[in-house]
Amino acid sequence: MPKLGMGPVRRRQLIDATIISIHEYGLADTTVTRIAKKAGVSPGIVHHYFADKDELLFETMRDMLENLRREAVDRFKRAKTPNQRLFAIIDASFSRQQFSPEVVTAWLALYASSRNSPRLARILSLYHRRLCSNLVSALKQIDPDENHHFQAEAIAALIDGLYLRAALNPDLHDMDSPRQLATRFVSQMLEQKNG
Amino acid sequence: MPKLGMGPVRRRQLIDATIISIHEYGLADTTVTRIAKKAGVSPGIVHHYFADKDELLFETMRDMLENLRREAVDRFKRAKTPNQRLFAIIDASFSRQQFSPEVVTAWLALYASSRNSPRLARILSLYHRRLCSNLVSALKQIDPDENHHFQAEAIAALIDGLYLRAALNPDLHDMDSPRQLATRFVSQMLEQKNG
Amino acid sequence: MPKLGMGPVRRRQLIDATIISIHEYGLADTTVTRIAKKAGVSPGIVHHYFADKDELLFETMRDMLENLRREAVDRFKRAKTPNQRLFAIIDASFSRQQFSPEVVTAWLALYASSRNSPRLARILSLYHRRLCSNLVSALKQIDPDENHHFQAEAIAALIDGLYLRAALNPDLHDMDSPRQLATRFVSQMLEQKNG
Amino acid sequence: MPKLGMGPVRRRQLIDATIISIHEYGLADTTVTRIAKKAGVSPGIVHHYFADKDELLFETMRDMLENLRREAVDRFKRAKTPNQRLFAIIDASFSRQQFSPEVVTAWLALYASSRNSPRLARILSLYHRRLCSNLVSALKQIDPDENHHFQAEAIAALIDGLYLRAALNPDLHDMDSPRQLATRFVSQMLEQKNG
DNA sequence: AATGAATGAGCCTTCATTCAT
DNA sequence: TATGAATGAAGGCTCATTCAT
Repeated sequence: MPKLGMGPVRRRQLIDATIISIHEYGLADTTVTRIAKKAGVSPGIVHHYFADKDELLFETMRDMLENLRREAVDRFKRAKTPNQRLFAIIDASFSRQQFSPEVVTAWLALYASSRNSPRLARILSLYHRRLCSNLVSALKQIDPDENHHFQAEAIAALIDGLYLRAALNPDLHDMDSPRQLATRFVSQMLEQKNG
Repeated sequence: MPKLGMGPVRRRQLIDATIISIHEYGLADTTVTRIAKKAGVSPGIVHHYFADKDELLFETMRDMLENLRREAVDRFKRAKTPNQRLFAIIDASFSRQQFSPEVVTAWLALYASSRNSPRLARILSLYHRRLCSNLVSALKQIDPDENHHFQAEAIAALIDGLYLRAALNPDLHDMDSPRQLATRFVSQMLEQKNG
Repeated sequence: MPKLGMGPVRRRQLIDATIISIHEYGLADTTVTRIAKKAGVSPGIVHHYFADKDELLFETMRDMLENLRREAVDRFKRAKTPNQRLFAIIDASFSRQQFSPEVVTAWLALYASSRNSPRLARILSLYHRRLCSNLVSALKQIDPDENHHFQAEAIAALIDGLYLRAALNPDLHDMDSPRQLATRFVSQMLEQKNG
Repeated sequence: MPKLGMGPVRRRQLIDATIISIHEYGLADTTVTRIAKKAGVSPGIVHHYFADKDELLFETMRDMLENLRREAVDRFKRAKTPNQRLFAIIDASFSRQQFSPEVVTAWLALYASSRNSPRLARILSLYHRRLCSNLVSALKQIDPDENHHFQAEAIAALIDGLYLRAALNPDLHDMDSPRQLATRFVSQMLEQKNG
C-alpha cells in the first residue's frame, strides 16, 4: 500500500545521506546507489523525489545555504546591540553544525562544483551578496563613516578562508580557534577607527 | 634510437591539459581521454608517463604548488625592505598566472579533493605551514612585538578567502580588485600598531 | 515489486554462456561482453550477479566440478555390485555431458588456469583427492589385498589423460572410444590378480 | 652498429622468457612487454624476430615439443634391449627438464590453447601420433602378439594424465613419484601376458 | 510509493603493434 | 639491429537512469 506524504521525509533523508556520502567517499565517488543505501532506500526511488542526480546535489547545496541562513537569522534575532548583530552573522558560520566535518567537506565540494555549474554558481553568488549586504547593514549601524563595503568583503573573505584552512586540518573538529581568530580580527578592525 | 627525452615535454603537456580540462569540464568530468585529446596525444600514452589518473592529478596539484612557490621566491629575491618582502609573498598569490580562471578552478578542486585524499591533504598542509612560517618571518622583521602567528593566520585565511570569492565570480578575470583588498587590509593591520 | 528471484536464473544462464564462450573463443578471448551477449543480457548485468569476471569464471569451474560429482553420485546410487560401483565413478567422467566439446574445452582451461590461481588449484586438488578416495573405497570392496592407492592414482591419471587426448581430436565428438579404453584398462587391472 | 647473427640468440632468449612468463603470470597475463623485459630486450624488437605474438607462442610450443623429442631420441639411442627402448620413450616425459614447474605450466597452457588454435592443435596431434607409433614399435618388439595400439594409447594417456595430476600439486618439484607409477603400471601391463 | 533488475554509455587501463630515430 | 614512444582498439567495470512489477 502506498505510503502517503513520504515526500518531505524521503527528501530529507536523501539530502542528509548525500552530505554524509560526499564526506565519506568524496563527491566523485558519491553515487546514487551509495546515497540510497545510506538513506536506507532503494536506488530507484531517488528519481522519484529528484529529477536526477544533479538536482539532488543542487537541493543539497540549497539546503545547506538555508541552514546557514537560518542560523544567522536565529542569532540575529537574539542580538541586542549593533555589535551583537554583526557578530551574530559571523558566529553563524562557525556554529557547531556548520563546522561539522561532513558539512565542511560538502561546502568545499559544492564550491568547487560551482565552477562548472551555473546553477550552483548562481545561488552561491546570491548568498554571498546577501551576506555582504547584511554585513554592511550591521557595520553601518556601528560606525556610519567607515568604508563598509571594503570591510564587509574582508570579513566575508576571512570567514571563507578560515573555512578552507579548517578543512585542511582533518583533526580540527573544533570551531573555536577559527572563530576566535575571526572575532579578534573584526574587533581590531572596529577598534582601529576609534583607536 | 627512439625519440628520446619526450618525458618532460609530455608530462608538461599533460599537466597543462589537466588544468585546462578541470576548468573546462570540472574535475568530475575530466577524463583521461579528454586530457589526452587536449594535449594532442592518444589516451594510451598518458599511462606511459603517469602510473594512473590519480598520479597525473596529484602531479598536477604538485606542479601548481611549485609554481606558486616559485613566484613567491622570485618576488622575494627582488624585495629590498621588510615590507616589500611581506608583500612579495602576498602578491605571489595574486599574480596573473595564479589568478587565471583555469588555475583558480584547479585550486578549488584541489582543496575539495584534499578532503578525501590524504596525499593531497599532506602537500597542501605542508604548503600552508610554509606559507605561514614565511609570513611570520617577514612580519617579525617589520615589527618584533606583534603577535605574528595570529597575523600570519589572518593573512593566509584572507588570501584563500579572496580566492574563493573570486572563484564565485566567473566574470572576474582581473586580479587587481582582490589584491588591492588584501594589500589594504594588511597595510591597515601594520599601521594599527604604529597609529 | 520488481522482478524477483532472477538471481539463480541469470547465474545459470551466465555460467552456461561462459562455458560456451570458452569453447568458442578460448579463455583468453572470453570477454564479459561476449558472455553477456551469448546469455542474452547486457554486459552490465554480469556484475550484478558476480563480483567480477574472476568470480564468474571461478563459479563456472565450481559448477563443472559439481556437475561431475552429481553424475558420479547418481550412477553410484544405482550400482548394485562393488564392480558396478567402481565403474560408476569412472563412467561419470565419460558421460555425454562431461565429454561434450564445450565441457572438455572448459576442463582444459580450468586445469591450465589452476597453475596461476590458488583458488582454482584448491578446488581442483580437493576434487582429485575425493575422486581417489572414492576409487580406493570401491577397489577395497573388490579386492582387499591390492595396493589400492597405486591403482586409484593410475585410474585417475588415465581418465585425465584420455580427456586430454580427446581434447586433441576436435573431431572426436564421441566418448565411447575413450571410455572403452578406460574400461578395458581397469578390467585388466582387476583380472590380473585373479588370473 | 648492427649486431649480426643475433637472430638465433634472440629467438632463444624470447622463447625461454615466454615459458617463464607463462609460468609466472599465466598465459592470459603474459604480454609481449613482459616477455621482452624478461628477455632483457625492448618490446619492439619482438616483432623483428616473430611476426606476432601468436607466432612466438607457436614457436615456443614447437620448441618444447622438439626438446621432448630430443630427450626421447637421446635415451632411445642409449637403449640396448626392447624393454629399455620402451622405457626410454616413457622416461623422456619425466625428465628433469620436462618436469620443471615452468615447463609443466607451459605445456598445460598450450594444450588448453590448442582447442582454439588449429595450428597448435595440428602439431600437438602430430606429436601424439608419433609418440603412439613409437610406443607401438617398441611394444611390438617386446611381444608381437599383443594389441599394441590399445597399449600405446593407454600408456600415452597415462603419461599425460600424470602430467596433469602433477600440475595440480604445485609443491611437487619431483618427477620420481609419477615416473615410478608409470613404470610400475607399464611393467604390470607387460607381465600380464607372461604371468 | 517502492523495489531492484536491467540497460548502455563511458571511464580507466592494458596491450599488440607500428614507427621514427 | 634495436629502442621506446606512440597509437588505438578493446576489456573490465561503474553508474545514472529506466522499467516491470
